[in-house]
Amino acid sequence: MTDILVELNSAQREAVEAISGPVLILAGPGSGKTRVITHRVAYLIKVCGISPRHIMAVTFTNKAAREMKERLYRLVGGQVKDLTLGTFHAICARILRMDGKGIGVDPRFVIYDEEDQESLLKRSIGEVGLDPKQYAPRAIASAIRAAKVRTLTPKDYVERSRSYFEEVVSRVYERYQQLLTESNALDFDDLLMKAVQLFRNSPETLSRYQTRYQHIQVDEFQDTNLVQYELIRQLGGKYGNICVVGDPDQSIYSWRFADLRNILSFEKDYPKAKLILLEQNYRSTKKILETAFHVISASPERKPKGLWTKNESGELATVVETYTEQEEAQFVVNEIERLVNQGKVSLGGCAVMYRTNAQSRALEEAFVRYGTPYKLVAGTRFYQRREIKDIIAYLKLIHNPYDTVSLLRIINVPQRGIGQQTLARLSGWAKSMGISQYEALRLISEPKDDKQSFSPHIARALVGFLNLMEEFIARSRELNLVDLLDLVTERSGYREYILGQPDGEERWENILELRTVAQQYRDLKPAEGLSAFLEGVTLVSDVDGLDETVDAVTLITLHQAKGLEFPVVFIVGMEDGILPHIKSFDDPEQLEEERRLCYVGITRAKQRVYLVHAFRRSLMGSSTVNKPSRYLSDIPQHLISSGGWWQGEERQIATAIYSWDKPSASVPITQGFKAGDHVRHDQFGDGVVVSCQPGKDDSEVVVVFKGVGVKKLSLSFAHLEKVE
DNA sequence: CGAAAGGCTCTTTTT
DNA sequence: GAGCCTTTCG
Repeated sequence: MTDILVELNSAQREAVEAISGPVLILAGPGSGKTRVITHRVAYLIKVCGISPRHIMAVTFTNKAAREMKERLYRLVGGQVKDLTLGTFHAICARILRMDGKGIGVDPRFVIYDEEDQESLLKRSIGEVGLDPKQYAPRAIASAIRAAKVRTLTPKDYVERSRSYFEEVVSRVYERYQQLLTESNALDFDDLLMKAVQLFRNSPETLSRYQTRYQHIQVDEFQDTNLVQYELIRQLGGKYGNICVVGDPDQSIYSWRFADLRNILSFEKDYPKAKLILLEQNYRSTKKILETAFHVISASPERKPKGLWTKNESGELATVVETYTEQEEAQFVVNEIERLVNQGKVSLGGCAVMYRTNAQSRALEEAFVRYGTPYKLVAGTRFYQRREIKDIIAYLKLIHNPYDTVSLLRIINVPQRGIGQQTLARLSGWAKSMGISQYEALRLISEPKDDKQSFSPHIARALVGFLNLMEEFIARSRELNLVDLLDLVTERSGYREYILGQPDGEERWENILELRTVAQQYRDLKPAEGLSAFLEGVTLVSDVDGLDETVDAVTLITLHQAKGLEFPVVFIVGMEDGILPHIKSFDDPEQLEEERRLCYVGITRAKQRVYLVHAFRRSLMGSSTVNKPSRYLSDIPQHLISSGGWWQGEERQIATAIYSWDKPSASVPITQGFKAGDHVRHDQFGDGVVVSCQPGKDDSEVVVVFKGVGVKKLSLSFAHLEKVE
C-alpha cells in the first residue's frame, strides 16, 4: 500500500491522495505529472478499493495511454484492463458505437480523417453552388471545426451567422453534415461533438455514464478545447471527482481550438477545487531550467510560476550559426557523433526538434549520408500515404458501403474505365433517387432496370466493380483481417497496379507494413477485427509509432515532442520566420504560443541543449535569409556558450584549398589537429586539415592533399607531420 | 477514358 | 519542390 506513495514528494503525494472532489494540478515540465496521474489511479484501485471500471483517464496521445497502461500494470497488475484509458477521440468513438443510436449514429460508422474531410468538403462547396476555388476549403473547414467545438449544429450556426462568410459557411456546413450522415461517417470533431450531444439529448444515457465514471483524470488539460471541457463536465456531473493536470506554459494547440480559459473555467465551475502546484523539476539541469525560464518569462501575459530543481548545475546552452540548412544538419550529425564517441550520450538519447515537418528533409539527408541511425516521427505520415489510404479505403468500404469518400477514392483505382463523367452521372442519378451511390450501383446490376442511361460497356465496368466489392463483403464475414487484406490487394488488381508505378516496390513494401499492423487484429472475429483495425488506423497519432527501444536519434517536431524527454536536445531553425513561424507575426497571441513552443523544446532536455540557426535557408523552393530567433535574445549571455559560426565539410574543404602554399619546415605532432593546419604525409604529400574528430580510442582526420584529393585517416596510423 | 505535360499554389503545428 | 489541378492529345 505504501509503495504507491513512497516515491513521491509531498506535493505529488497530496495530488495522489486528494481523491474526492475536483482537483486542479498545475505542473511544470519534468515535475512528474504523468507519474502523479498513474499513481493516483493505482492509489484509487489498491488503497481505496475502487473498481477500475469506475475510473477514466484521458491522455493526449495513444502512446501516452499505452505507457500509462504499462506503468499501471506494474503497480496494479491485470486490473488495468478494466480501466477506461485513452484519448478523447478514442473514448468518444467507443461511447458512440455503444450508445450513439439514440442520436442517429449507426454503430458501423467510419471515421474521416482530415483528407477525407477535405474531399467531402470540396464536394459540399460544389453542391451548394459555390466554387471551391473562390472559397478556400481550409478556411471553411476551420470555421466548421470552430462551430463543432462549440457544439453548434448547422441550424444553430445559421441563426448566428452575421456576415457573408458565415452565411456561406452555414450553407456548406449543412450540406457537409448531410453528406457525412449519408456516408455513415463522422469526422474527428464529430466524435467529440456527437458525444456531448448524445448526453444532452439523453439524460438516462448520461446518468449511466456518470454513475460508471466516479473518478476522472485528464492529462494535458491546457490543450483541451471547449467541447472536451464540456464532455468532462457532463461525465463528472454526478460525483465531481475530476482531476485535471496541466501547465499553461506548455499550451501549444490553440490552433486546434484548445483554450487556456478551460483552466479558468475549471476554477469557476468548481470553486471548491483543490489547487496543487508541482514545482520541483526532476528532469533538467539548473542551467537548462534557467535558460527555459528566461525564454518563457519574457512573455507579458504569463502568470509567474516557480520551478526549481535539485539536479546539478550542468552545462550552458550552445548557440550555433551555420550557413545553410544543409550545414545545420551536418553540424547536428557531427556533434551527435562526437558526443556519442566521447561516451557522453547514446544515439537514442539525442533528439533533433524543429518547427515544421519540411525541416526534417535536410536532416534526414545528412543522417543518411553520414550513416547515423535515426528515427523520424512520421514524416509524410505513414497512414497518409496514397497506397495506404487506398487499401484502407477498400477496407472501409467493405465495412460500410455507404462511405462515399472511400468509394470515390477507389472505384477507379486501379483503372477500370470509370472516369469523371461517369462518376458525375452516377452521383447525380443516386441523388435524384435519394439513395447512396453504392445502392445505385446495385440497381444498375439488376438487368430489368433500364432507367439509367449508362452505355453497356460503362455499365459493365460499374457492375464489375460492384461484384468485386460484393465478393469482398461476403468473404469479410469469414476471413480474418490479414486474409481479407491479402484478398483485397490481389483480387482488386491493386498489387499489380502499384508495382507498375514509379516507386512501386517501395509502395508495395508500405502495404506489407500495413499488413504487419493488421496481424495484430488477426485473432479477432472477422467483423470485430476489421472495425477495430479501421478505428486504430484512423485515430493513430504520429508519436504513437515512436519506438523507444531502438538506439537511434529521434527527429521530431516541437509539437510532437511535448511530454517526451531526452538527455541531449537540438532545436534547429532558431530563426525569426521559422520559430516564431512567419504566420504568427501579425498576432501577438500566436507569437506567445510560439514562445511556449520554444519553451517546450528546451525543457525536453535533461543534460544539454543546442540552439541552432542557419543564415540562409531554402523555403518552398526559393532561398531566404532569416534573423536569429527573437527568443534567443531573451536568453542572457551568461547562460550561452557560443559555438559561433560553423562551416560544413564542403566549405571547410574549399577554405582549405584556398590556403595552399605555406612555408615548409616540418614538426612532428602527436596530439590532434585543427581545421586549417598544414600537414605532410609520407605517401600523399602536402595537405590541409579539414577536420579532426576524436573517436573512442583514436581520432579521425580529414585532409585535402594537393593533387590527391580528400582522405580520411586515423590519427595514430597516418604519420602526419605538421608543417609550420 | 486516360496518360502526359505544364501550371498553379502552398506548408505551421495534429487527434 | 511537391502535389494538385487543368489542359491537351491519342
